[in-house]
Amino acid sequence: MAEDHEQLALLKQAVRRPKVPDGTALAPERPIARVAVDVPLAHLDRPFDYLVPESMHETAVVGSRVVVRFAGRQLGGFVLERVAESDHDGRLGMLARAVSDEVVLRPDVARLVRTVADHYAGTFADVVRLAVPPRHATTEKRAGTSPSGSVDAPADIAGWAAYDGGPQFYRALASGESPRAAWSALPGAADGHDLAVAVAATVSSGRGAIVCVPDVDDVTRVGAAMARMLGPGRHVELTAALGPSARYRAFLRLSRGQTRVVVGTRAAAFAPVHDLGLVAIWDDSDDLYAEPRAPYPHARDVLLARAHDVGSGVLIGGYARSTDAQRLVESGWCRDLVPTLDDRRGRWARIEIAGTDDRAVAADQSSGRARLPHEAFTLIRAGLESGPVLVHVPRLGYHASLACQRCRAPARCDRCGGPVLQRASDQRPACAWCARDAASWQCPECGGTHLRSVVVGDARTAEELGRAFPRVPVVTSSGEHVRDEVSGEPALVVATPGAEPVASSGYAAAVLMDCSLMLARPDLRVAEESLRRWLNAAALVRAFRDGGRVLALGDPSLAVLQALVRADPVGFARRELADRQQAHLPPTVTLAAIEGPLDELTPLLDRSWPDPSELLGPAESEDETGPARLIVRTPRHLGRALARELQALQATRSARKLTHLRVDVDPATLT
DNA sequence: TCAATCCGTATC
DNA sequence: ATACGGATTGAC
Repeated sequence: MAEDHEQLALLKQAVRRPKVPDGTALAPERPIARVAVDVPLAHLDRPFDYLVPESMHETAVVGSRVVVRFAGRQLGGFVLERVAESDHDGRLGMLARAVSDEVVLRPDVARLVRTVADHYAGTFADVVRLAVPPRHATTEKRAGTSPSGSVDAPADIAGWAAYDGGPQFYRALASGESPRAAWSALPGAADGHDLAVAVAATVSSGRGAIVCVPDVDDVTRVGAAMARMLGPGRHVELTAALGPSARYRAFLRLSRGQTRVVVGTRAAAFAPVHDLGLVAIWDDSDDLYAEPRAPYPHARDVLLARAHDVGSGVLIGGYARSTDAQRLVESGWCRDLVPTLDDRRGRWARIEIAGTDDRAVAADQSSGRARLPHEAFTLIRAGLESGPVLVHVPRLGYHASLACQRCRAPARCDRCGGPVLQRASDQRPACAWCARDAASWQCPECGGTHLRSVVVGDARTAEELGRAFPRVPVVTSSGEHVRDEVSGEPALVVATPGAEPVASSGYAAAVLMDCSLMLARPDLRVAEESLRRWLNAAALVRAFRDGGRVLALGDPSLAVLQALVRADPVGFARRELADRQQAHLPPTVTLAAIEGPLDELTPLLDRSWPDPSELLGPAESEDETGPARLIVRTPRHLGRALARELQALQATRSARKLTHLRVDVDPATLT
């Protein structure tokens, strides 16, 4: 009976076995490879079936690299599946070459790549380039080793006890559960210790973890904490700076299961970690997490898609709380990990505001002199008695935007909420998104009807301070010249956001210069982003209980500065999210920006966008030489429908050889 | 009547 | 993107 069955099965296979063009023998089982071919064309973004010759049966395994002949060209690809039959009607081609049997694209990662491509209206080929590094053959031939023994759950979890629900979160990870949390971290957490404890708990339960941090220096710092916690050989570090061989070696250690923990920059979000138990991301609204290559995925969203798919734990941490993370908390998907009140008060520095007088600022700007209120001088002088003092200055070169003449609130378009800009001195102020003329603009805050341009001043701060404190060394850190660390000796450290050196025993004090200027940038997320930068700077200052003090120079009535004073990123995110909801702005809606020539964008207004959708523009670019932009926004539950429509648009355009349009779904910044 | 060329369509 | 096929054109 069983024999009959087998014979029948064999007979069936023989009948269904596809016609072979020449007499080449086919693989004995599953002789069809479903291949993701590396074609850049949007309308060809689907798998193609190829015959597997017997000689490649053992090599062209699922997840391996192959070379195929496609439309006359030899192209690379990945085997997504091996199947017994094809549903393709036409004649199948043979695999041209099986590159190696190394599994570099596991089905779970392939699924993630597809999900990310679909979410961002991009192609599989574009996304898989971000997920799988280029092959390095000599590295591949070397075998690596796995560390022996197991990792115990750390005993000292005092760090997590500072947060309500922290110990529970830790215990859940250690016992093999998959808790999800948005973590409002206390100063010092950027050293990676608490992250390492959470990872060690995950590893002790027999699972792996991914930790994403913004840049290479963070990888080094958090990687060091990880090594201290887990021991040697237990984690790999993955950054673009590694070079092809080292990068591929780290990737292979993970895909071969020799190491289960990765600390890396945005590309690590795709890392082939085995038995993923936790995905963690530090400072998730840092713009370095936005991939600059199409389709511009954000590492946070990649990790979240992955956690959703495999059911892993999630930890979104940072000094600031992104509105994106806050949305997840308020939807109930993530729990909220916030410091106990005592710890919040005691471990942040004492933060205060010195109001800047508008008239004085105007006078100073025209005379080109830096303005330091009396309180700032006093604070700096006192701070220098006991250590270095950080002077935080906004970066140069922001575009000027418009604000209310009376109350200085940034001007937003009264139709769509976009920023109001004046593109050139001879042009009328208009919305940068929908091009609505701002002639009839009225300030929703104070009712004012006059606009003023916010002139961005420059940072002569270092020079000025040097003169004011002649015997104190002045250290600068910004742009190209970033200093990682300073000693505990008294010094004035002038730094731009993101370039602040860490002080070995904390800064005695910090002055945050030009807070109003930072808020004058025309980006949709300015307030959120500014608070993030200020909190990151304030976190480098000693705790309140150790005498640490921060002085922010700006308008004390601004909600964002009040949140800074209270060290309350969560309260601010909650309020900001509510405001975005009111104004139909991300992340409470899905928004896509389409860029290209104006006459290509105008016809798009008539496409069948999801209902309801709002179309803003098309608007010419600021300098009129760049591409125009059309913005589409739709409720979040229609986000996928919007992405599908955009994919269809790209597909027909690529099939008809029309000019390329840049499509950015959920752009990280929007000017 | 046959070849060179153009356009449209499929690419396993 | 190529590449192929069917239609179209032009010269013998």
